[in-house]
Amino acid sequence: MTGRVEQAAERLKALGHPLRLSILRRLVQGPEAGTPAGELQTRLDIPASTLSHHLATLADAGLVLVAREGTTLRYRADYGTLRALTEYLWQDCCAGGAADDPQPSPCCRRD
Amino acid sequence: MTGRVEQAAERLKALGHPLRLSILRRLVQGPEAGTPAGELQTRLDIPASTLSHHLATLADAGLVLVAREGTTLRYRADYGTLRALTEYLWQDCCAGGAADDPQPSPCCRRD
DNA sequence: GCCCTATTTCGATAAATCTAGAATTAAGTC
DNA sequence: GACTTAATTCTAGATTTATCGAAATAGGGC
Repeated sequence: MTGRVEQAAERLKALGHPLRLSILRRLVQGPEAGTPAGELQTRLDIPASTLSHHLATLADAGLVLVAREGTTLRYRADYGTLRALTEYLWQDCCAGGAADDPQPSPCCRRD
Repeated sequence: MTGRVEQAAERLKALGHPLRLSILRRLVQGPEAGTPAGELQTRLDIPASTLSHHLATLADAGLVLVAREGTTLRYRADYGTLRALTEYLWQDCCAGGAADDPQPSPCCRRD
């Protein structure tokens, strides 16, 4: 019985670490099929166990997906969750909270 | 010399707590002039010291502003910061990261 | 000045998080 | 089976966070 606020908070918390935010950015910029953990480790230059810990945090929060390909694990961003989180943040925290005051999402505004 | 990623992470982390996210939502829904800390305390039914701690966290992150009015302190959301954070999250994590990359993000696909 | 209310700061404790080396699992190859 | 590579899980120590009662501060009134 995890409420909407609790779930959003968990996801925001998962994003609230420089390393994890950097990881996510790399995944977003990487190929759609996913980025191998080893490649992330090389790029970020951190111990494998540390990286694995952060990847698990992101995965537990539902922000990234993982798929095995032989001996390598490919991680990729879960855009559905990310989009939902961003829109939640926008609507409930930036746009006055009221659902009857629909403001366009940041992605749709071209100013 | 706090980088962009670090600052965003700090703010996301500040939002990554159910109580703080609830506080912010109340501020957003409350009057523009701000909501007294005491009112938040009554509504959320938590000790004043606990509330004060979380308000300080939000204020340190630049997500809320405070103004004294007699003996009461009125807190209000800082929409500038909130909007910047949401847009950062959208552009860098949902929309492929590169600002010079005009490709539509997977987030915007309505399928 | 002395109160009263509103809120923060202090202090202490419990719990969670971060980091990373060492050991382990998983999958493939010979 | 033995070996190699990829990545995770185990384990432990250091740091940070969360909670909240008690004490302190700030700003009025009387």
